[in-house]
Amino acid sequence: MATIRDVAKLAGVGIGTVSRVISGNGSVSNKTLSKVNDAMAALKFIPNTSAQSLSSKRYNTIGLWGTKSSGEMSRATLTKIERELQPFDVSLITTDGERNSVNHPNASRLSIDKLINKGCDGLIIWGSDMPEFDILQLEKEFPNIVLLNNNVKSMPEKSFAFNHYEAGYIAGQHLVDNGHKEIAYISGWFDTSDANERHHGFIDALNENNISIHENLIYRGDYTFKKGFEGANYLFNQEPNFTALFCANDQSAMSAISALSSKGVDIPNEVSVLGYDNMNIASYTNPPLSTIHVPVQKMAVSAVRKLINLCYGADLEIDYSFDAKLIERQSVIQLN
Amino acid sequence: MATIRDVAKLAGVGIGTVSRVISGNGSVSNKTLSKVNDAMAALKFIPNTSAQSLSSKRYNTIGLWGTKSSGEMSRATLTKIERELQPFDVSLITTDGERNSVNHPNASRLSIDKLINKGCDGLIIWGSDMPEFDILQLEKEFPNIVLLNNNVKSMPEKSFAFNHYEAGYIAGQHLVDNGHKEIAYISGWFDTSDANERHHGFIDALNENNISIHENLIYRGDYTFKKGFEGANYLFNQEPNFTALFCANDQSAMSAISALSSKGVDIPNEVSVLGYDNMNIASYTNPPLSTIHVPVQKMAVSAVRKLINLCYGADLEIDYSFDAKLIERQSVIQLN
DNA sequence: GATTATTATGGAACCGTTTCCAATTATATG
DNA sequence: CATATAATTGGAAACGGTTCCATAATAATC
Repeated sequence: MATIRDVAKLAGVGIGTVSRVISGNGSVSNKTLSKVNDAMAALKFIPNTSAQSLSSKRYNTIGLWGTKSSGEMSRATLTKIERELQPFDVSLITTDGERNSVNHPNASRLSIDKLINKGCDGLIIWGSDMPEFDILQLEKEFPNIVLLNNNVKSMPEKSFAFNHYEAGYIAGQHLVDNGHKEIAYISGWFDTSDANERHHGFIDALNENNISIHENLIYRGDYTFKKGFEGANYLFNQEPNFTALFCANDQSAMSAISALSSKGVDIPNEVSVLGYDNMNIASYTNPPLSTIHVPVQKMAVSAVRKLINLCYGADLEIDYSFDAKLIERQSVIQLN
Repeated sequence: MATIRDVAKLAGVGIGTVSRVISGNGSVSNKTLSKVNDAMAALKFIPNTSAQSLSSKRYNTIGLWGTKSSGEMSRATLTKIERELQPFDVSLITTDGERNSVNHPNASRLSIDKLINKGCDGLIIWGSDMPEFDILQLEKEFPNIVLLNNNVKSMPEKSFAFNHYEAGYIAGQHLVDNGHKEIAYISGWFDTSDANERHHGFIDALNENNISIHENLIYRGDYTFKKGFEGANYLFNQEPNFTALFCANDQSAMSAISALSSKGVDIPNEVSVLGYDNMNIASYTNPPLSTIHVPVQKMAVSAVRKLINLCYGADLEIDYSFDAKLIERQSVIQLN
């Protein structure tokens, strides 16, 4: 591989000049410019990234930190992020982060430091698995961070979060509005703040309408097709006279519909089903799934843009409002 | 951030010694070892990756090259790959590669060179978008490559591919075996070799059983839920008396089932549906989807392992046989 | 205890860029 | 035309590691 010195020699200029041509800042006369460009082309010169990073401290890379328990970021969202990064020629490194634990009270910070040292100009912290205290500390030492799906009050500029409480509430209210009183519920894990917010919003909406949900009509799922399927079967055996089912995400809603349908339950006429997320799949279940739209991609895009602004001094426009929206399709009906 | 010289000074040793401690090769006495370790801990020293790469020419990174038209690699597969890499402490960079075109006859090679120069020890070339000639050339200059979902005869050790012809054939044969004669088909794009192989295998199986498929019973889809849905509606309007439907992937099969079901078609009693891929979702459609299992993840894992062997002199075991397998669930029935 | 083989150690040189400063050349001004 | 100003240019030094070689310390051998 040709180096900058080879280019300089061939073009008959100094290495500084070549460097100026590469980076485009610093002035270079037209004559020189074309000499250098020719030489670069002739030698198929491509600058060595490690050397560039080492000397400039700019890595053209940003890191995505998240743990398994924040759930996997979908491929589509990931692609959106990469696409946002592409024009700036920066790439993305993803990691399986670690959560703090009794044995490793510093695990998350350590895995972040590792990521930073791998060479990141900035970091997207995905989910709420890092304690707020640690985030604050991190931000002091390494300000180029952005929080996705997490909200730290003292960092409003860097927080990109969705009001899951409100969304859960809307979900509950929607079922109530349609006259449902016997309501079943397939939850997700409860170890993230979104899950808890969504849960409380949903429950509060019911309670405020004087509806309580029986213990045995709650099934603790994990967002997978599998648990949605099993959950629906469990609920069906438990208490087959609920008229509505809320699922913590669309995947489990889809498989719950399949499970119930195959038991002969008519969806939505016997049981209404409400999902959460509004993924692609939701339009193509049978019947099409009513659900709560969560603008994950919009949030992700805003978060990256903010990060680009922070890291590279750009001035991209950023959106901070992400509202819960009910998408009515055909899986929820008005009870007569 | 502390450097190796800071550590050396604090520990009262030379920089070479610190380097030896970091890398673990070269001999260091126990006394010195612990002095250095203490110093590293005290300074929270983490070696700078760019500097390491620059001087050692080892990047601890591998690249994944693929184009949009190879289709997106699923998040699950990506995660599998990352997990395989993790024990070796190497990370993954993904890119949107470019295909050659008339205007840019060298586009793919250029985007690969860019990736290499970004700092990759090896490359996974995903799909069959790079002309064989270019691959051969590349392999000569940069031997640490592995082909996923592509088969170059002269590189059997580095090719990890699936026999889509055979799989398509099995699909066709299965429908025929079950007595179906009027068969509809929602294809994918035809711009990749897998798609073509699958197509021909499927068609050949029918032809060899003296069944031909009407032009208007073929719908050209694109593997999305959307096209599966639209395709099923189209076919239904076209010629509503087919008894079986083959879909080029499970997603379109799922939405095709929904489309037909919502028109009152009884699946599988009136129309059998056969998918392709055996994704998670296939177990949770209603009825559960019969499909062809494609061991993408197994292939991906083998490919990375081979690459690790190539790049880092490891000796991981590698699998080269990936067989098509019919998964019979409940969406295909025997015609009376 | 002298000699030899082995293990440890320090540090200069190098990897391929960027950055900065001093020096040179071109342009503008009066 | 002399002078002030601005635009170019070359190259040393620095970035933070690894590697290699010469040297020192230790262990093994006779």
